[in-house]
This record gives sequence, structure tokens and C-alpha cells, in this order.
Amino acid sequence: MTGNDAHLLIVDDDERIRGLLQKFLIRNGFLVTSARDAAHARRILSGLDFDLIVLDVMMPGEDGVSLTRSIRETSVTPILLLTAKAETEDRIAGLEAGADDYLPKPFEPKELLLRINAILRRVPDTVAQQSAPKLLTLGPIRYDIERGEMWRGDDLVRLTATESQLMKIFAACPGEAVSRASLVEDLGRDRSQSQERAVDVQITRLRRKIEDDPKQPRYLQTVRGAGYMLAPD
Amino acid sequence: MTGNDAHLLIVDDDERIRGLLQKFLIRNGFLVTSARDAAHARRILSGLDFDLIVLDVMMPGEDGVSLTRSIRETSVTPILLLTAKAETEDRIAGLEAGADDYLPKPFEPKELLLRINAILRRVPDTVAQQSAPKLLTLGPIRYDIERGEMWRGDDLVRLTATESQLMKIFAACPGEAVSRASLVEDLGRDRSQSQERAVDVQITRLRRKIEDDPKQPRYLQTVRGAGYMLAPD
DNA sequence: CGTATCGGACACAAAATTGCGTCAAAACTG
DNA sequence: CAGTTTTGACGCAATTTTGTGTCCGATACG
Repeated sequence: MTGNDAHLLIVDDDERIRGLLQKFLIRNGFLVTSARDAAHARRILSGLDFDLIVLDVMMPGEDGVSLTRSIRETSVTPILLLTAKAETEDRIAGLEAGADDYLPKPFEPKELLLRINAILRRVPDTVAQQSAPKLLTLGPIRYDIERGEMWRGDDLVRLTATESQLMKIFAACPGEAVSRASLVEDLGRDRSQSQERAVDVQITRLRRKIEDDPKQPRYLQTVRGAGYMLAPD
Repeated sequence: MTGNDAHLLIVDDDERIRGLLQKFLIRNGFLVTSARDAAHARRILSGLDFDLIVLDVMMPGEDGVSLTRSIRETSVTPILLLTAKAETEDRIAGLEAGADDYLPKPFEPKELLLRINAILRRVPDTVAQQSAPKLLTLGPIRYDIERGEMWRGDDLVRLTATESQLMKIFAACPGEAVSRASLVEDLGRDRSQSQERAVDVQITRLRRKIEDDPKQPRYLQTVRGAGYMLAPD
């Protein structure tokens, strides 16, 4: 849905995951190339330039951190590492090796999108290459994605912690419905039946802040049976 | 104190501010060149490469947004805009013209440092050029500056909103004392006498979370008469 | 048109966060 | 070492944020 033409390289040894990610990212408007291991990635990199490299740390043979280090010797292409859930060490080593960000596995595809866009947004763009937008416009409201700040004209609209998290998630994939289950998940709460109702309430509260007429939501729409969707101008 | 060798260009028509900023930034380990207007900046830019450009939007003659746009036609050097307090329009125009970030005036010098470091941190570095660190180490604790996340081993340490803000401020200038007054200011609260005592409490609470022995603080030190200071390893 | 399901509204309760006041402890001063 | 000032500890209260339950309206579907 983003519609940019950024070119990504996915490096992961798991055939299935590679396929899934590739499909998902293509569906979201990216050009995607994939490699099954470090050696393969190197060959591809020697001939092509990418806007972002997504790298699994845990790979047979050379691991992601090592590959990151060697890529950084010659290139500044942003690198996003996929690390095992609880392996803090990998994250640290990865960042020190020159990675730009990391995402602990397992993750929701939407989270990957969020991270990728966050990185691309920070790459300054010349007129030639348009990077992801930093600002979302919702009628009289502006949402600064990086800072998580919401503005109505010259006034800052105060958001609570949960509201901020929600906005970040929606901003990651504007125009696409996000299920309540997925929202509960992303909010880090323990998912349970009643927790989904809590999302409703938060949505209602967000609407009060951003919608002109909260009863007739225009920007934070309900997609019956599927969840909610952010619809910027 | 950061000790990197990043080269900055400051563009501001106000002689006094230019001088102040230059001195402050040099004191913080940057190489600084300054220009008094857009034309002057252009001449300098034609001959030199910078790691970051700090640009006042409000300038006689060509303004900062216009200069941003023209710089972006040929270069991806990060740009930080200084905008008037309540001028949302400037911010929007600036970001759309290709600026990377903005800082509303008037600001505390420390805030400028925070923003500059935030941008430099995101510029991928090859071995040649070391950018600002993304992680701070406080004994068994790691603080991820960009995400504002604090980790004790594999466990996330939950921070409240205020605690997060404090950490961000301290992380911006490690090893340097920050006064309570300045902290109250940065926290956006209305500064008042008693408000400063509230900072104490927050500091105490932060210490409980990050110090091994909160009674003998090692990382979040008191600088008597001057405030508090973050002392990473 | 009736029914089932889903989402919205709203009040209330629970929980978390934050600020203040008091007193004690520690650090500087002379 | 006594006095003064600065900072820490900690309970309490105010406020804010968050979740749950209930009822009602809307929508889908036969």
C-alpha cells in the first residue's frame, strides 16, 4: 500500500519464511530480492544496490552479525536484523557491527513493515528517490510518525502511552485493516477474550481526539469483521 | 563530551545565536562551520561536505525551507531545521522539502545536542566514520536510546512516560550534569519551586530501576548544586 | 422482518503514575 | 563541630490512565 519502489534484500535460510516475507513485502509495494545464505547474499550485493537489507542473524554457516560487519566495511546500506526473541546478545552485537535496527522473532509481518518504513523514512531523499512520508495528514490533524506527536494546528494533542502505540501501528500500514487480535498482540498485553474489548475503548478514545465527529469516523474507520483501519487523506 | 568528529554547518542570521551555538557544539566535540545566510551557506557547501546541516528557517532573503529544497536536489546530507515555536506550517513545509528533523525555538542547547545526536546515530557508519552510539551500557543494564527501551539481560525494564523522558535527556549528554531546573523545563511541566522536588522523586524511582544499590548510585549520580548526571561505563 | 453478531457508548472500578510534604541523612561552610 | 543547605526516603493524596461490564444501536443475513 505504500507504493514506494524501495528495493529490499531478504537474507534467511528458511525457505518458507523467505517466501512469506517476500510475498508480503511485494504486496506492500516493495521490490524484493532474496538470498538463502551469506555467500548468496554477497554475490547478489556485488552486482546490485539495495535500499535496505533484512538479515536473519541465525543462519547456518556465516551468521547475520558477521555478514553485517563485512557489509559495513564498504557500504552504508541500512541493515535490519531479525534476532531470536530473548537473545539480547545478538541485538547488541548486531548494533555494534553496524546494523540500524533489529526485530525479535517471532514477529507479525506488520511489525516488519513498521520497522522497514521507519528506517526508510530516515534516509534523506533527493528528488530522485522518494522515501516514506514522515507526516500523516488526517484533515486538520497532523501526525508526526517518528516523534509520535499529534498536532491540531499549532496545538499538541496529548496522547496516552496506549494511544501512541496504537497510532504507531496504524501509521505503519495506512489504508490497511488491522485486527483487534493483532492490536492486542502488538500492544504487548496478554491476549485474552475481554482484552479485545479494551481495544474498542481505546479506539473510541482515540477517535474523540482525532475525529471531527467521533460518531461518524472518517480517519479511523471500522472494518466490520476485520478490525480497524487508518485512512489518511 | 561525545568525542566524535562530525562536521556541522550552522546557518543562522543572528550573529549572537550563531556564536553561542558554535561555541556550545565545539565544546561538545563537533567540528563547526557557520554561515550567516543562504548564499553564504551555498558557497561553503559547494566546497565542503558536512555530516549535518543546522538551518534556521527564519532568515532575511532566502529562507531555510527554500534552502533545504535546493540542497536536497543534489545531496542527502541530513538537515535539522530551527523553527519558530508555534509555526506548525514551517515544520510541515520543512519536512516536505526534505529536512530530517526540526527543533522549535527557543530551545535549550542540550535539546539541540539531543536532536543532532539522534540524527547522526541513524546515519549508518562504515568503519571509517563512527557515528553516535545507539546503546548505553550501565553495568548489567542496556539502554536503547532510539527505542527508549531499557534492558536488564533479556528482560525489558518498564519505564513510565516521565522516566523515559528523563532517560532520553540524560542519554543525550552522558557524563554531563543536568540541572533540576533544566529537567523540569525539558519535561514540559510548568517550572515552579516545588516542581523541582518532583524531579528528585523521579530520580529516586529511576535509580530503583537501574541502580544495583540505589543508596549508592553509580550510574545516575548526584552532582551537588548542579543537578544529576548519567555516567555510563 | 426477525435474529444473530458485532461494534459503540458510557459508567464504574481498578491500577498506575505522579506530585507534595515531612522528616531524616548527607554534604558543604566556617 | 555546630549550623546551613542540599538531597533522599517514603507515605499519602490527587490525577490520569486503563480495563470491564452492560446496554444499545447498527449491520448482515436469511
